[in-house]
Amino acid sequence: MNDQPDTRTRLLEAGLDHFGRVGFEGANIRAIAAAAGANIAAINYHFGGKRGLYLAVANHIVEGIAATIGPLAAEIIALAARPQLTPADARAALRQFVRTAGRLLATSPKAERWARFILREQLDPTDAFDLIYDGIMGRMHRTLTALVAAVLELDPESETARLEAFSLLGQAMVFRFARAAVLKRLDWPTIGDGEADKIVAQLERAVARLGVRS
Amino acid sequence: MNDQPDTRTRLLEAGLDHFGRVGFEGANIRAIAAAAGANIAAINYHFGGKRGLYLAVANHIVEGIAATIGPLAAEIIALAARPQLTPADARAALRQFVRTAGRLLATSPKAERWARFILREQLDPTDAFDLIYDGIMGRMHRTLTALVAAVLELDPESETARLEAFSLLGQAMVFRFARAAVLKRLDWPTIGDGEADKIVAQLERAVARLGVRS
DNA sequence: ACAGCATTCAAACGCTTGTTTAAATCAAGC
DNA sequence: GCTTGATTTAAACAAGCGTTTGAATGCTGT
Repeated sequence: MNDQPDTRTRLLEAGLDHFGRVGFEGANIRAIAAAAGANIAAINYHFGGKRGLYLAVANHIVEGIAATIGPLAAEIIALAARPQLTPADARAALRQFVRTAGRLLATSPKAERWARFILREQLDPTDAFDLIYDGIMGRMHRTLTALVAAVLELDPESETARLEAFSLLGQAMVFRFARAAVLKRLDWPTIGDGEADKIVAQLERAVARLGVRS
Repeated sequence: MNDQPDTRTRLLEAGLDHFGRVGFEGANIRAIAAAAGANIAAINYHFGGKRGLYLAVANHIVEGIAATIGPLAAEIIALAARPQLTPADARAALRQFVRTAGRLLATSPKAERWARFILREQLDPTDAFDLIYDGIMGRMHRTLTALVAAVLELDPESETARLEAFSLLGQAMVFRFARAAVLKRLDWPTIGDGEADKIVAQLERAVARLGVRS
């Protein structure tokens, strides 16, 4: 019978959308409630207020990302933890990672909303930032660092390895965060499968270049 | 006597700060006016309203960036336009560019506010995006594309060259946009001169790797 | 069928918002 | 010194905000 999620979940989805688009201060709970097909008071009932909904959305994002990239992440983490990881193996794993994650980041509507919310939280971090960092960003970056370090034959704890991981992350995220400029400069109407192919190819080039000396 | 800028300018500066921090919808003109030491009605008088101030801030940013990186940009553009530009020359120019621009982006308080405002505008572009893209981003990316193409010996009009330029841009911007995560992951209290050195070194590594084959 | 609890609902509450108004103040020009 | 125009000011406006309220509804176990 009930083919749609419950009020709580619908509010989280609508909140993710609105908060991501106009920020915490800019969002208004009447619009969120309307988009969720719920009563205004439901937000206070379920989450204790606007701020409570915001934090719950942050948690919702962490769970959503974990559920989406969980299998891939587990595989990569297991691989990165192997003691006798060769640079070539690490590079292959890294290539696999950017292929999957890059495509997801570039095309998935869910990823679009996640990225919007998270980026806003970066701009002025609140309590929600810690939820997201500890839940997803931190461990993802740690895994990436391990792989990059293996490719470059660096100490995985070294500052350089961490910086290199951020560089790789930046190359993937620019196509998400600077989307408006990307579309305009490349004269793409939108980013569909064909455009995602080109972005993924660019990321693979970045991985291929990692650590080769001139 | 008058050692501070006029009301109009103070409103632009305060607006840049507030809009960048909480977005257009989240900002409130009373706080902006108070920060500028001006009356609320001054916003309507000088800019015709909140939206008018927002667009004026976008223009203010374009002018500010142009004034700041103008000399460097002119130098690089002249160089990139040379017909017989060798890959080595282009690489040297690119290195010079990331050195200066990277440090500015990483440490300058002005650049911090610019980046915040611009990034928000990327998240949901309005009229202000066109002002910023046409005024700064577009031509900066075009110049970057020309240099990258020269290094990689690509057609400067090719899609690949443009994608490569975005990759480089992403590597520089990630340290600005994902600052909260960067600070936490690298255990830096803030980004001062020492930290900027390391970021610039990372960017120089990216330039050095450009186009070398494995 | 009923009681108990969770959930939803419409209405109202102060408070803050962007904007408008009309008077006050300032700086030149003649 | 007075006039003209530009600028600043305090006060008021209606509309929108997040939150609270108390009654209505739905669901579950007995």
